[in-house]
Amino acid sequence: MELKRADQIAEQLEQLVFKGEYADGERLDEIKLAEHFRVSRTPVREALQKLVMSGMAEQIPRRGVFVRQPGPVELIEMFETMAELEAACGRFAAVRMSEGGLDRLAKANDKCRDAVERGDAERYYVENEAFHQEIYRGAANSFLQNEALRLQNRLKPYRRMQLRFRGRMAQSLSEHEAIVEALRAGDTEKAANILRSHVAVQGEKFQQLMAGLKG
Amino acid sequence: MELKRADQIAEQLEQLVFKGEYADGERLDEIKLAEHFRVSRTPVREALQKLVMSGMAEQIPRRGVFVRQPGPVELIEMFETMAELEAACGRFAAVRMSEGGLDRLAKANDKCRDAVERGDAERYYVENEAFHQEIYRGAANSFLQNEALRLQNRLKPYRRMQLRFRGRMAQSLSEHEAIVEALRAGDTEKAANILRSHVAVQGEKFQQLMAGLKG
DNA sequence: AACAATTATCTTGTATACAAGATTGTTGAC
DNA sequence: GTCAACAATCTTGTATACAAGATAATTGTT
Repeated sequence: MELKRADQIAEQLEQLVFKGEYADGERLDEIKLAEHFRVSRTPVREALQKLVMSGMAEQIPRRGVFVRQPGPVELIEMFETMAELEAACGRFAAVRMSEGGLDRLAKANDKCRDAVERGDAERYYVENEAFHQEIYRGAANSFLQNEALRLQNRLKPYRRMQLRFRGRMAQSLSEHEAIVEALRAGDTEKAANILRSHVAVQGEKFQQLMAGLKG
Repeated sequence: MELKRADQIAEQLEQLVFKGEYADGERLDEIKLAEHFRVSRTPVREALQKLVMSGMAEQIPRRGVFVRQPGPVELIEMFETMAELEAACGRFAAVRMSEGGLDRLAKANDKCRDAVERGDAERYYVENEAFHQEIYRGAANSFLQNEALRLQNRLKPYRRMQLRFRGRMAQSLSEHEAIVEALRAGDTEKAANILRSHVAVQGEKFQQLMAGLKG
């Protein structure tokens, strides 16, 4: 099943906004975008609506749509929410995860460890994502899983930044170990708590996130 | 600032889907809807996209959009997720809620009690919603607040049903009292736990929800 | 009569044309 | 020179026209 042009444009625009190609408050000109993508305004408008719906842009009627890069406050809020979603996933996963799921999780964590040992931050970034997605899956709640995936996707660019900092990868990995253990033990509260603080932005991580915003 | 026609249509369509006017899997015909609303296909298409984004309909490329009424499984999943979101709000609210916020919460609960005493289920439904929204607000996290509001809105029709059952209103109210108390005391864990089980669908409530689905 | 293939029709997706509100620039009055 | 009102232009929102894929129907063959 082929994607329609509007969806392709939406994805590309999403990437552009993620990359910081557009400054906060910048207007997304339908006509310019239409020319750029060599299409009419119609698919561009559909794509813009998608961006608006996903919160990456704001629409002011009869004025246009403007990109909405999250500021420090909103970023913290999103990470806070992500932490709670992950805690919720962990809570369920501790009770519901199958033996196979636990195996997949362990395997995913092995790949994370591998990346750390090689000092490959880029690879850790990818494998870490997969690790967390196994937990979402383990919650055995498709709706919650989708919500978690949605927010994970939006926070993607900022997670990436944090890994650049010295010692972060190793610490993250050691937290993973504790998470796997708690899930294997079926300890709901422990799993939820570790995951919450694993994802939450506190102390050191706060400075790192803020530092990343300027670069 | 005036709404555009497409948004009005989106809202009306949303209401129609909520009311169960459309069966699950039914196709939303662009042309028929355009005729019905006395408008061209363009605003209808925009409205349909909104429905798809909010999860109330599914789009199959080159086939059309079809309404997606949640089945029992998805409903349970949504309630589970809602419970976790509310627990998260409670967790934050216990620490962050201002004196003014606590007052508003108490006032909202007074109105709930009033509705119970009058046996006015419809009014309780409204005031209960406001009560919970005060908690979302009290979490002092706009992003989380919006997520909670979004899901609360989607679950609206099903919450309404549950209140029809004998004793449910009184029990709900007594749980409210405990919630207010925990928040006032700043007891994060207690607030989170009570809210979770207050919202979650377990035991009796499960049967009630299922019963409501058939009517 | 049943099945396959081709054609007709219908529906979505995209392009273009038009309408209406918003912004900006100019002109005129004080 | 400044402010206000009007006009010109630009941009969004809606309507219509066209293109392409999907479904249904009809016809031909076995």
